[in-house]
Amino acid sequence: MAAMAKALGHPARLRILRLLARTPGCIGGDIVDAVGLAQSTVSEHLRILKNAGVIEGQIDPPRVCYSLKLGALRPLSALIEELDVIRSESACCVTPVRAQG
Amino acid sequence: MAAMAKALGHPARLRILRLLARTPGCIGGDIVDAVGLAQSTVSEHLRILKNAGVIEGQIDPPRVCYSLKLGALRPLSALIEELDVIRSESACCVTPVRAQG
DNA sequence: ATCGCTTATCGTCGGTTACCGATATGCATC
DNA sequence: GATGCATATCGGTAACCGACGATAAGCGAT
Repeated sequence: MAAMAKALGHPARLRILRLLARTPGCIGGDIVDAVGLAQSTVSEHLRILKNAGVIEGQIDPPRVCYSLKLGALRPLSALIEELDVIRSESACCVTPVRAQG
Repeated sequence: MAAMAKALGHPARLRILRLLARTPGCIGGDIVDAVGLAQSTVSEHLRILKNAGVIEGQIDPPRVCYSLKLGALRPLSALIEELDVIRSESACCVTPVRAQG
């Protein structure tokens, strides 16, 4: 889970994801041009995203077609919502449940 | 934005956030016991989370009361949804919009 | 003013990450 | 089987991150 969040924790990878989301079809090596990094670096980022299960690559020789994995980020979204939906009634520092030595 | 995602990209920090979400009141140094790391390390994680704007600390001498910042993760949630809501109709590799030399 | 409690900061060390150029791989074509 | 294209992998370097112990800082109580 943390790995998935970590995958999003880099500007270049976010750019790649946004690019994949905005592109109707799918793009091959244009990602390299888009992010402005070396081909090997982009390939590494793609590998990280793929390992995190966020994207998937479909081979279409000689290129590889990358696309977002639908619903892959759902768990992360659920976690965020779980964190966000706190009862605001729970005021701060009312009854600190400290371990009472 | 990437910084916020990066803040979530560590098991210890996720544990802290979950802990803050589950705790009705707020806790002080119990976080240290909960995550099982050194006090300095936890303090560092708290600083990162605070810098990312995910949590906030309210001073209640001699301790500090940490709590989640309501709605702070909303932008990240929006981003994820933006990525998740892709038209699944957009098939892969139908018309790769490559730059045609 | 001193002590005790809690948190923040500092210095350091080891592991990981990001980046690059160069090179290897895989496949279709000729 | 050699060539060309797109991607993956390798080797190396610089920067960052995470962890720790030690130490400083802030404040209430004595």
